[in-house]
Amino acid sequence: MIQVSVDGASRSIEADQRPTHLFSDNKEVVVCRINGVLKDLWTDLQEGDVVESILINSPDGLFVLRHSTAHVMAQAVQEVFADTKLGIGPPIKDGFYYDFDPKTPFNPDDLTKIESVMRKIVKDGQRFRRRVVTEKEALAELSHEPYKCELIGIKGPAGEEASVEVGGAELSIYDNLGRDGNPVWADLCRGPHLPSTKHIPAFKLMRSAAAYWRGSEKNPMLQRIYGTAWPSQDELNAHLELLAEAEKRDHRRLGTELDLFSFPEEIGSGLAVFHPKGGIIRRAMEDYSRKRHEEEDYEFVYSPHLTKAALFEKSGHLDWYSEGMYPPMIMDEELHADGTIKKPGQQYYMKPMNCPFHNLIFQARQRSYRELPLRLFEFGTVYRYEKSGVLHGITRARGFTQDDAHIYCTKEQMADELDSLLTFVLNLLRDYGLNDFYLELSTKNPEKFVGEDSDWQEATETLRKAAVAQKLELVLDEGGAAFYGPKISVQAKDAIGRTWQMSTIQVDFQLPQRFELEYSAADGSRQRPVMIHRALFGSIERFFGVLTEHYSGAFPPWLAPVQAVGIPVAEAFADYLADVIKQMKKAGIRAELDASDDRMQKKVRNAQMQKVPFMVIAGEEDMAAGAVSFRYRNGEQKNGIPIAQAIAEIQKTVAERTQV
RNA sequence: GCCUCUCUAGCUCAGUGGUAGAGCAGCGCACUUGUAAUGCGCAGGUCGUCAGUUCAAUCCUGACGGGGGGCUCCA
Repeated sequence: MIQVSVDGASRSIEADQRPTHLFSDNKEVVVCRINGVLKDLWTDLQEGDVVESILINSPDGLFVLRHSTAHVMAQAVQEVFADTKLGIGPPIKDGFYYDFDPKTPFNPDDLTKIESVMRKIVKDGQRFRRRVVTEKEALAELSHEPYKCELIGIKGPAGEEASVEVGGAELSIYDNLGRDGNPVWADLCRGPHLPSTKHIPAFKLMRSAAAYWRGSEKNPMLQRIYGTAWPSQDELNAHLELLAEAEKRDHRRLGTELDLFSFPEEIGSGLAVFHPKGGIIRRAMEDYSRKRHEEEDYEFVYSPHLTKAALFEKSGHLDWYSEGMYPPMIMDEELHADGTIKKPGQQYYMKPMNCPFHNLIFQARQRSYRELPLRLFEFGTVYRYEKSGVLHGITRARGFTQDDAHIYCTKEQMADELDSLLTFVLNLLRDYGLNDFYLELSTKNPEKFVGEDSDWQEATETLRKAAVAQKLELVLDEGGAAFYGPKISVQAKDAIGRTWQMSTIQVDFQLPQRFELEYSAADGSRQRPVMIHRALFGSIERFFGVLTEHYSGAFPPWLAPVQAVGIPVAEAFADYLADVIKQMKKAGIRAELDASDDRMQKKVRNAQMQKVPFMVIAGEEDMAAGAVSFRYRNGEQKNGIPIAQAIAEIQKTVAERTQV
């Protein structure tokens, strides 16, 4: 008999009792902590051990569930495709993946096959048995698994991507034991695992894709299969529904359905055109942003989309950003008959950033400290040659417009400026309907930076203070800053909980130097200003896409392309309603009359699918009363509203930017 | 950029080695009095582009282009 502590209670148990016996009455317990370390339920117990049960639906439990499911998948893959080599297979958010090197890449039918073999393995109830091995034994046993052998070679304290395979003090192999107790499959793994495969309640393979071995472009491509695993079928279903919901509100789909924008092939990938309805939304977004920037004392500037190379040589972009730029256009070059250059041409580039132009505006004349902070704002359209594989609708494009501003201020003004800027940013985002934020502070990368340590420290500290003052969660992105200065970014969560990086606020130590920016201080000396880059939407297109998904296309009235659509109950009331719509238009409401031959039910359906916030309906009763009826997008209705009151209600929601 | 899947009418998608179909949208006509699809008819595609294989290609192969999912990167 030995004494152990089980979930806080001291117990004396037989020495051969294991946690799986102690918790046998609760099927939800799938793993445990022994003396604070996550362990299998089959682990031998020692005198004095402190054992805590871990439920399957806890973060640790889910981690183990998903990791074990990844193992089952690997086993199934090797059963179906015997020659497949194993990479790594960690748990991730909502699921897991496993990387394989198969003879031929997987196709969707293969996933179905693999999944059905997995179900068989789960039904089999194979036990996961841990076995500690030496490096030599592991290399011998896994000689046919080159990737695993490589991992054994790099086994270290915290090899991150390899941490579920190796890592920790010892190497271990997990055997899957069949019904007869004999091993049927084995994998190098640190563990821990579920007691047996039958503890996997619900899973599904999602997709196959490629991934570089150990995440580097230089390494070979492996085939990755993603899956998801949950403590119950209901939770799996809920997860699948969430994915379906995300797909329904995908801005690329809604962009077509609501006729907002498109990507004509003739223009090129990543280059969008906005249709009239998308144009209205975009203009409403820009107009409000412009108004708020005016109130915050920004000055509006414009700059061309093209520039000679000299500007980006001066800014340094051609040194460190040329890969992200479209290649130059060469103008006025003259050649000899043999093709050699007689007169070199002038190189012009599309601009990937606006800052150098704003610096030239700053420099256009002598600046005084009295002008600072000087805030130059531009809806600046930039072009970046993004790798084709990263393009994603309007949120990741090759041509886009930043709501870009550069603030030039004194060192002493920096703290106040950053503080008020952050408040401005967050309030503006809230005005657009986003309410759930956290902040990320990216600090110096000690390997790659320009500027003085003391400046970095001061700027980082100032950013941190500004962030803390917002009382939002602050995440540290250690070493994540660009080489020219620290930054804060605002991460916003949308209506279904996804996180988007929105605004960035970045201190720059490099450009003021490269451009030799100066102002005259009160004492007559020349001083270098501090430069702050900031974009609130990031890009208008991206923000447009995020809002589209956030609202699922049902924009609040102030952004909706059509705010009200008039639907007569029958043709006889069309004239009456036409007059009402006319009054609404006169009152500044984007209203239309549906005068088509469709029946009213069909018109309601059309307006519903176009997600129009106000359906203005009129029939006999309304006409007699000089009123209209509203139908809202949620199906609710309000009848007999006097015309003036109806107009006032719409105007109010628009003015207050509320959702209906 | 890399891996993989994919491209048929404006949209969503069937389909076949012998040059094509549906629903919705569009157009026309008729119909239509209370909150998510009235009926009938018409029109619409050199099946992404270019090559190759074949007696014959939308279908098979290749290259290129567009799109999706990932990796890597990022506003």
